Amino acid sequence: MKGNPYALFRRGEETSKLYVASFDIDADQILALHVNMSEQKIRNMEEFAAAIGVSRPTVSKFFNDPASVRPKTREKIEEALERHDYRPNVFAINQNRRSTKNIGVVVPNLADPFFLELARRVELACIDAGYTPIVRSSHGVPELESANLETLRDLKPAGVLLAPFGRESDIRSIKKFDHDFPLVLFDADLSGVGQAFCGTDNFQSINLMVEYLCRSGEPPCFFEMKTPANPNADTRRQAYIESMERHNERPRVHQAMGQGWDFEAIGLAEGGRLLSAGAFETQTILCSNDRLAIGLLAAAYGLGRRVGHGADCNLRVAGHDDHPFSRFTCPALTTISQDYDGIVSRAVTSLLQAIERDRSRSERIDTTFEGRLIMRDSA
Amino acid sequence: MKGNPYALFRRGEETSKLYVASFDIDADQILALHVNMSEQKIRNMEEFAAAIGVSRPTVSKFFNDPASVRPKTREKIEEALERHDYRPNVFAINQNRRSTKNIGVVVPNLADPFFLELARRVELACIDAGYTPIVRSSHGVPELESANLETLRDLKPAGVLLAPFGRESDIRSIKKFDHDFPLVLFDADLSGVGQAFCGTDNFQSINLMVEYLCRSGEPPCFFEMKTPANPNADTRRQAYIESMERHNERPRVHQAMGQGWDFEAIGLAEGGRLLSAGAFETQTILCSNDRLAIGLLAAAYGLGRRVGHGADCNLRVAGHDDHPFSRFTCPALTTISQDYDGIVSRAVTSLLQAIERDRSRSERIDTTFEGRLIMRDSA
DNA sequence: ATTACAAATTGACGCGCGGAAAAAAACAGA
DNA sequence: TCTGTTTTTTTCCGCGCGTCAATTTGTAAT
Repeated sequence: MKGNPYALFRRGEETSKLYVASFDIDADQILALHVNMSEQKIRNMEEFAAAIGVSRPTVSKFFNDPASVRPKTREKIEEALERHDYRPNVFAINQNRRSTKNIGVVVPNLADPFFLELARRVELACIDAGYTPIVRSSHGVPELESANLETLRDLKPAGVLLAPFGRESDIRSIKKFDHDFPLVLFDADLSGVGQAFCGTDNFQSINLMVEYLCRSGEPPCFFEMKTPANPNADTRRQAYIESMERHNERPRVHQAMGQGWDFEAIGLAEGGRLLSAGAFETQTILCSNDRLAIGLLAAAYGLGRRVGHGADCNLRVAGHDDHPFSRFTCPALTTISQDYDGIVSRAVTSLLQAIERDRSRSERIDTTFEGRLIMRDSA
Repeated sequence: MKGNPYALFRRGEETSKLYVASFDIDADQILALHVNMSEQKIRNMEEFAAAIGVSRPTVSKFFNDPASVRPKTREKIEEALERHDYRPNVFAINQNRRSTKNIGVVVPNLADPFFLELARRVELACIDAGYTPIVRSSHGVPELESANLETLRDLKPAGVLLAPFGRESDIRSIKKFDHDFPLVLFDADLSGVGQAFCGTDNFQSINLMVEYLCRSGEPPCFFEMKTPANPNADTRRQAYIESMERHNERPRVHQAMGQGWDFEAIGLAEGGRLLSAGAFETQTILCSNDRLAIGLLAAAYGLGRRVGHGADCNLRVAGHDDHPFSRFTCPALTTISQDYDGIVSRAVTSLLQAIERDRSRSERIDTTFEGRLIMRDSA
């Protein structure tokens, strides 16, 4: 009975514990036998082609573009593909192709849900387009941005989508990269770099919010970081000021000290300080982004301020970005929702165009998308 | 003057706008010239070796292990490395190496900050160990877990770290993968799969929380999902029940309907329903995880319940995991902090061991780490 | 059947590197 | 200076596929 898998099965009947253990092992062994015996494993395209009765170059053509071979042979290959579960070696492919099907995606910080959501959609869009996305986060460290681009070079990407840090980005190294690969920026712009830019029209979105706040109550103060790395923050301040002036209201900007990516913590600490000092001129505060607003809400809660648009409330807070958590703050946060789909799909198609026309550079194209007002309880 | 770069520079002096624009372009051109002229570009290891006066196999040895060549030649190579910025072609390397330096990392959902944090640390630990981490999220879709593993096969990873879905995982395909590659599980366990498991000792952590809640007020009810996918949830319920019995208190478990990964939304909806129905037997609620607690807090806020451990409060809420946002909920959430570093570093070292001893399988090793009580305002 | 054209085959080369074996060179110690 | 040991060099082959030119086969019309 030695070596007989059925014998091994029986051994498990002795004790329940042993049974479970040996059953697991045997399942593996049987699996291995099964794999080895049913069809001899295909090791490369040569063997695969031989197994079907087609030449290797034809199979190669098929994998590059299934429509480029005759329907009948395509059928043959696709059918065999199911039987043999062969897949071409990606390393060998990418070594020889002029251009890979890789698309690099670099974002400043995946720990920020906003970029996470953006990255997730970019990922899907790339896959849909038949490319392989390589997503890299710079973990909030500007130096990592350049480092990420450098290591992406090794993968010989067909193109790269970059959401840059902004002021803290190493423009020089990004430009160098732009010189060597098709590059499209999204979320934040960097003048003169990349073949296209896609982002939100902060002037429209901030104006929309200011308009709403003015119509529904007091005109808002503006709450932001003192030295924001992200260029969108500067644009939003500018947009706030212009919008207020258009409404014949005096703009009032309050800036929080603090550096780094802990926006909530900064909003909590600095917002609390300003609130308890009575620094805000009106009881309506528009925050530069939701994360800052979340911190401010926590501060207001701690100070016993009643936030909301109801009669019993004495403070209104609004944000920007429609952060995933803004639905669950106390109270739920009134904010602006960015057009993720619009930005992402446009960014990806722009990059694909840039890839196709390859070296023949054309005009840089900027596209901005409108934000939507999300009315919740906080303002 | 045609073709003279200095002439091009001068053109910029005409207007400030033109100046900026043309300067940008010229900087690129100069960069290109610079690159092409200073040193002829090194195309492969052959040329690089020739440039130093060393043989290619020696250079190859160097890249595999810098310590394996004589100190003097190592110096020569490293010095030349700075001058020529050559880097070996990763595709060619991985095609020929027996084992790559890739480590696959698969987590169920990066949109969950808990997994995001875990993944980030794993990423860093792998890099520190000299490996290249490839992080993949299954975006909350169990089928994607198997798909992720399958596509990882193409990269011929040296090993894989998997945080499995649990009940919804495709055990069969994971086992098959386990059969072909070194595999280590973390966060959630799957019996009999992988060479090791690292996670939190839920019995210890839940017991710690129950103990604290009992000592500081009423014994807690337990709030969880009805059909949790994650095996940790089952363990935590079990731990809660045992701990309550040990305290001679009657365990009271309340389960929220709802599927998927929108824990906050489920906590908000179902928690609100239970709260307004007065379903909880005591005014202290221990949630299976922070995200559920965050939803419950939002529900309590909406119902005007005063949450906290103060005298003026009528509800206590506690969570588990120390979610990044739990510091900013209203009130700040009392919770259990998992030992990220312990889990991650152990998981990675386990995998590295498994990789080194290669095919010679040894006993599966399970390691659990203790959670820390984080006392904040909610309980 | 003849023609014309598209598609598939054959055979060959190259990509950039890992890796092995044998020979040569460099080194260390006495 | 000689010997014994490392280290390096030389010279191969192989990995799995892309790509190309020349040829053959197949397909659909005239």
